[in-house]
Amino acid sequence: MVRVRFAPSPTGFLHIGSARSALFNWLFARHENGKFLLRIEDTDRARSKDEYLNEIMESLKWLGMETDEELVFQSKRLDIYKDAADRLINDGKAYREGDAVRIKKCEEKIRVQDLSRGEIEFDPEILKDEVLIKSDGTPTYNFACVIDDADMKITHVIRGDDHISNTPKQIMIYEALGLEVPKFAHIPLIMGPDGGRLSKRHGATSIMEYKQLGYLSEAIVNFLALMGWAPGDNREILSRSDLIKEFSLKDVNKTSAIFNIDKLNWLNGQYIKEMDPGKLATVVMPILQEKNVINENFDREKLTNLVELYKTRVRTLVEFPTHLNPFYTKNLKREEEAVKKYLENDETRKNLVKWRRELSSVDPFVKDRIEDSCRKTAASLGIKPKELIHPTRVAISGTTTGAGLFEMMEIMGKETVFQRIDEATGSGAL
RNA sequence: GUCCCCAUCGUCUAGUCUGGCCUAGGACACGAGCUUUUCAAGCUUGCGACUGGGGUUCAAAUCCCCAUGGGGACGCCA
Repeated sequence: MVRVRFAPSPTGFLHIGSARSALFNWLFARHENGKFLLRIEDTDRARSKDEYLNEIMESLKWLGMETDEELVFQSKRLDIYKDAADRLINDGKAYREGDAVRIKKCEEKIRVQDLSRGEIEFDPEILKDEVLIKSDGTPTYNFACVIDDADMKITHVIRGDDHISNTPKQIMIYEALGLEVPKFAHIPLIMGPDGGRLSKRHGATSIMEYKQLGYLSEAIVNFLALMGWAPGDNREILSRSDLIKEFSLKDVNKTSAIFNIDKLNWLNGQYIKEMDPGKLATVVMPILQEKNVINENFDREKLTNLVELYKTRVRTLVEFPTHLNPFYTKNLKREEEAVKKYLENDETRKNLVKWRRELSSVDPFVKDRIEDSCRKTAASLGIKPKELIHPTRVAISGTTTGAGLFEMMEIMGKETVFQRIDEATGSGAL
């Protein structure tokens, strides 16, 4: 039975890089029908905070990586580490140095069979008598890590390749303790656009920030999986279940990947476009409420129609409020440039007034009927339909870009459309 | 400095293990076009890479060595 773990320390938010490590562990566990466990490495009491722990848990939940067993907290296991250290001292494999405990280094060459990289060899000279227990009684990272992985019966340690050099130290501890050494797989780190370690100066780094910025968790998961791994058949869009089905540690790249926000944006747009409109409306709703575009009383059907209309035009959820605002506001603001370009010509305004008059007999006020009316009116005026379409779009939405005019008019409704055409042409009702 | 890892388009990658099917495939981004009611989306298309040098071989992106470049680790942090 495969058992893997993700072991964050609650000294910061869950960032992109750690999330990717967690994801690879989770994918491997699910692919192998194994268990995915979580261990909180909170031995650094000063830097560990509940706030961070909560955020990490929330992030993992949002990403859909559910854990299979109870959380393990290192801070609750301090006695266990001390006992293990005492055992080593009794066996003559470790010694005290003041209040601290050090292991006696091993003399043989250490070989690691890395599941993604093959054999890695370490010269024993790099080893020294590593500290196991610090003077304050808490264990060092490498010691606690080994004890816990053994207790949790972890079969595969999948972690960032910045841990490669910890591996020989940990193997030395496993062997001193007479414990079975798990399999290791080191995965490359994610870099910033400048090739250096991904950090805040490259933009958002925490998972929750991405949620805040309007990304879908499916898109983030898909994107993260594609950083350092590929299914091998040119597919780019893979659901969680596709990923679980195809994931394999030996296909994980050895090279570090540079975080490419353009591709994330594209992927997110793809997911938004393919999402069920009802579901999309549900996730967009709170964002609209937050921006005061809608309040508690809103027409669910209208919202669903609107997200459907704009879903190919956005790459992140937070772009919806700007697009949808004209359909809800009582007080439409029109872009100066747009007005200047399409609504300042007297002839145009007269034509709009005429069309508006024709429109009053259009019933039901639906896109096909509106279009029909538009084309007929344009023909009778001897102008092209677009000479009515563009000015009207500005009149009702305030901008030159956006969805198809007739769909917009249908959703907006006759009353609002008329009111805005009147506003824009300076003519009162009739 | 020492040790470890890595090296295909600007970026993410397929191909490398098991040399020939690779005049190196796909995706993002960018350019052009189609469509057209603007903007998107979609479709077609263009641009664009095997780090360098030595081997091995009939044949190398693929195997070996060296160089160079990038990354990581060298804590009583995790």
